[in-house]
Amino acid sequence: MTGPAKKRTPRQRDPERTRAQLLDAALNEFADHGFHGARVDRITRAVGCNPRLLYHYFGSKEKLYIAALEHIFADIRAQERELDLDRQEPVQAMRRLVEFTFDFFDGNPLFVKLTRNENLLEGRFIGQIAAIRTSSQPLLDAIGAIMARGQAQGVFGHRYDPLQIYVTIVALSAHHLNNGHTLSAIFGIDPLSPEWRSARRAHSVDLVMNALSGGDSSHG
Amino acid sequence: MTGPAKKRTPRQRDPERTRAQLLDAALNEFADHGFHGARVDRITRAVGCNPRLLYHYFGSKEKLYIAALEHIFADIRAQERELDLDRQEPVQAMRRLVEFTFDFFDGNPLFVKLTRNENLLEGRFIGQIAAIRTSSQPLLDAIGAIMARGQAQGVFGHRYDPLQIYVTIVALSAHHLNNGHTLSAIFGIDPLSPEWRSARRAHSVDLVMNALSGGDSSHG
DNA sequence: ATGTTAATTCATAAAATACTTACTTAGGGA
DNA sequence: TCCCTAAGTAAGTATTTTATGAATTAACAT
Repeated sequence: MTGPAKKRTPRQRDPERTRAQLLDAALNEFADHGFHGARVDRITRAVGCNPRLLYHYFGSKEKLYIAALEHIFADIRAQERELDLDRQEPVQAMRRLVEFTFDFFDGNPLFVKLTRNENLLEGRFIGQIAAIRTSSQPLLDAIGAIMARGQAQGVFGHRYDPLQIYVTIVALSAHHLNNGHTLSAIFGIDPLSPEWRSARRAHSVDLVMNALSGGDSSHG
Repeated sequence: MTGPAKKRTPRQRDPERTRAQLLDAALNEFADHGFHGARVDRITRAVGCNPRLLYHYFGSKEKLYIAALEHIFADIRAQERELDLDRQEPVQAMRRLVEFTFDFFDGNPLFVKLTRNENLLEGRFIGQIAAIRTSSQPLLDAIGAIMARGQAQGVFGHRYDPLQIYVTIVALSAHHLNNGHTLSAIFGIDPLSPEWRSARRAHSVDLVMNALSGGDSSHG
């Protein structure tokens, strides 16, 4: 009895639910088709509400897109706070950073897809997102501190610019997700399968740890 | 005498040039806006020809997109053949591979952008491209051979799956190009500036070489 | 109850956009 | 020269898609 029959059963009034449903449907629609490929009609049909409601709550397709982007970035920031690197030994902390970052992208396909589309649009809207403005400096400082401690202890022979190494970790974690279909076509593999992702995770950790630990550490 | 000066001068007939111009304009339009964001009208206006000609030469927007994709991938394959790794020493060969790959992405923004869009479309068309089918196995074999030789010579302490290391090199080379605008918004840098690209290049080379050379090579 | 607010529906405007029909004309070969 | 083919033009149309004005009705405080 819950499913909406062909007959127009009046929609139960619940503004918060409706708004949330629209935002959720929009998130998926924009992720799957990009801004230009997304259809407001599909969004409202997915929710099962009248098209007019989308404009009632969000004003326009563009504002809805911005709201979706904002929503997912706020989500991201919340997850980021769970990472605590300062209390651990350098090797352990670095490994945890790579694993955390990898798992983050692996577990947030909507974020990956929306980000990709936003870059396709040349960042038209990302500047307007409030959650973005939160400084990322603490994370970079933490990374720098880990590398410094590691070098002092003699466990890290190489040191890199914190931002570069972080971009590297993100690149290792996200490239196969961002480019799964072209990689698949070119190499005949499936980078989106659980097996490949798992192998990729191990490789990423190994590579970063090896890149840090080598060098003239024996003379430290 | 035939009409007012307003009348446009008829386009000079040159089918090959017209076709090439349309393809070139399409390449840029699809790169800048993606398939859904691209406008056939903008393409024909960029060329300065009648919209009907686009359909005369390519049939549809979709076929034009596929033609553009095919064109750029053929271009890619041609460039790839310039890379010769077999004749060099392992360390030198590996460095050259990283530099070549980095410079390739750095120098082919259209390829980067079209690939990003194709992944957004979940690879709807890439399977139809002939140039893709060319085997990438020789490249992977070459990489495997380099690592084997390097390990035999004692210059490489670590070894990785050839495909994984290649995906890694591509990731290091392309991530900041694919995600320039979001990285810019989050970290307040400009990953697309010449300075940043140059720093990124050095970092990528260092990281890969260090990741390979470390390990139990102490016996020299 | 009752009046107010706003959530929801209905009907449709308005614009954008991919594509077409029908025509004109250049240019090369028979 | 003449005629045929294909390059190019002019002027649409059909459809999709975003968006809106105005009516309707549920929820809620008083």
